[in-house]
Amino acid sequence: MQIYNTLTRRKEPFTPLEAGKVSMYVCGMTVYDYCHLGHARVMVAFDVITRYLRERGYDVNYVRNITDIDDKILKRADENDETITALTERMIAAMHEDEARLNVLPPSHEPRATGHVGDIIAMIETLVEKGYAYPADNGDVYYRVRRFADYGKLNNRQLDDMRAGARVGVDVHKEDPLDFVLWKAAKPGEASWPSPWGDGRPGWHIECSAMSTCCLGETFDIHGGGPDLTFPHHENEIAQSEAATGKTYVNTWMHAGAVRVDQEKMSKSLGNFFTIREVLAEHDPEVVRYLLVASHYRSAINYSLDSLVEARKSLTRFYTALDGVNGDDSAMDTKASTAHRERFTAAMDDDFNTPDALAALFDLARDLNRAKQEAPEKAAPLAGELKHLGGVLGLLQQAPDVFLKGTQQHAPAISELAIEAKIAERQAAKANKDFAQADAIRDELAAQGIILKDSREGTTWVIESV
RNA sequence: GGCUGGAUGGCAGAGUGGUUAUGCAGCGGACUGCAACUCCGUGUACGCCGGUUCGAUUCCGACUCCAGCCUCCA
Repeated sequence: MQIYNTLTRRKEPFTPLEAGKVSMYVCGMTVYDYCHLGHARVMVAFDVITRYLRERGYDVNYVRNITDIDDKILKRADENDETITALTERMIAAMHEDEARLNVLPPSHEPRATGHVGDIIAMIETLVEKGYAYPADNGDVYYRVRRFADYGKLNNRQLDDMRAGARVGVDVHKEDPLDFVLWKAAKPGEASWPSPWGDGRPGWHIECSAMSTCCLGETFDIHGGGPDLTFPHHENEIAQSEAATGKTYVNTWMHAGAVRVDQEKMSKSLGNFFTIREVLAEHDPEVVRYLLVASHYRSAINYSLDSLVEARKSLTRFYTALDGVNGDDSAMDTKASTAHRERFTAAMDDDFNTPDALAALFDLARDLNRAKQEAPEKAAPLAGELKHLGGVLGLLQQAPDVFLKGTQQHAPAISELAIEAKIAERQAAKANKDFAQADAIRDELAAQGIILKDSREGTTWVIESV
């Protein structure tokens, strides 16, 4: 199995520190607002990675933090006239709800910054003792970037090439414009914790260093995050942790690709973002998840209504194949049809190539369709395998009928009972050879997005993929 | 200006030094009262210019364009 490492910029064979176990940390959310599709991308990418590693037999310890103290949180709580805790608890609950709907498994641990202030202070003290950090006269504590020789290694950047302060005012309290804050002195009335440098709160970067070390140790296997975190956040984490421990912080750095809208990055600062909940209000969550899994986790994807329609069509193909076959994991023949499973595994082993893995599943679906026509006794094992492998990607776990007839958001405008009545009416017309009437009924339903399918067993319906 | 990525058939999207990605859409056929679904068949796509090679979309170099990071952002 090989994984692309952002640090070395190439794929490397993956060997965890401890055989059979994987320690993974992913930078989570700052909970001041609802999660958007960029967050969904990261959630789903590392969910698929976790599911696949577990499928491969690894015991995965997946830690994803929550930043629940931050400037933006203070500001938003103030604007909303609610307490910081009320705001963060509300957003954390919303995040968990969004994740669950996208079929993202909860991480093994979700440490919160406010629960680790002691660890954070201890790490800053170590950095001060070792000369990598200094308290300034305004009560802040800063990291002395030029003291860390490897600074810039993750982003292949030379300190002297950086335009520090070029786009942001230089803080007069810093020794060097590149230095970043580890501890922020509290302003009057702000939430704060006592520290050797006075009351204050942690800087963003040190939270992740402290929480990851606390949960996973000084060196761990995988560290992941969004595409915009490589600099400065992850560079700073390396500087903090490696300076504090003298050890390699992370073996494999993984970063998800961006979500774009109209070829521009979707982000809060650009204001062009879609929240997960507003998208799920109109689309089946599995369709959204499929859209995210249908591209490689490292490539940028462009979000659009068309891409959602395509995603639904693809899932419709899978669910149509599964429909009417009693296939679950127990039906899967563990010996037969290994070709599909081998191809799936080879694809996923190659840096989690989900598009290629899906191609294997489409071939499997075709075999399943053939079996349904030609050798029905072979259908169940194939369906079982399709459902099992789909499950590794967090897909295909709904009842086919439920997906095809449309769930909540996608439900047809008329009731199932009314549809059944129309079908019966058409059946009668067909029996009388009144095909004009039968076709009229079919067209009437089609106009409402309901597609009829006649077969020897009778007529069924599905909703149109739009 | 520095650093990362990317440019694949109508669209989406993998991949490869010489042989099929895959899905959607299109076209032909089977099935069907007609359809839908399904199945079978069907596309000399690889930004531009050089180089290496028996052979390059795939390797190397230049160029053009796109995106991201260098500021809080997943």
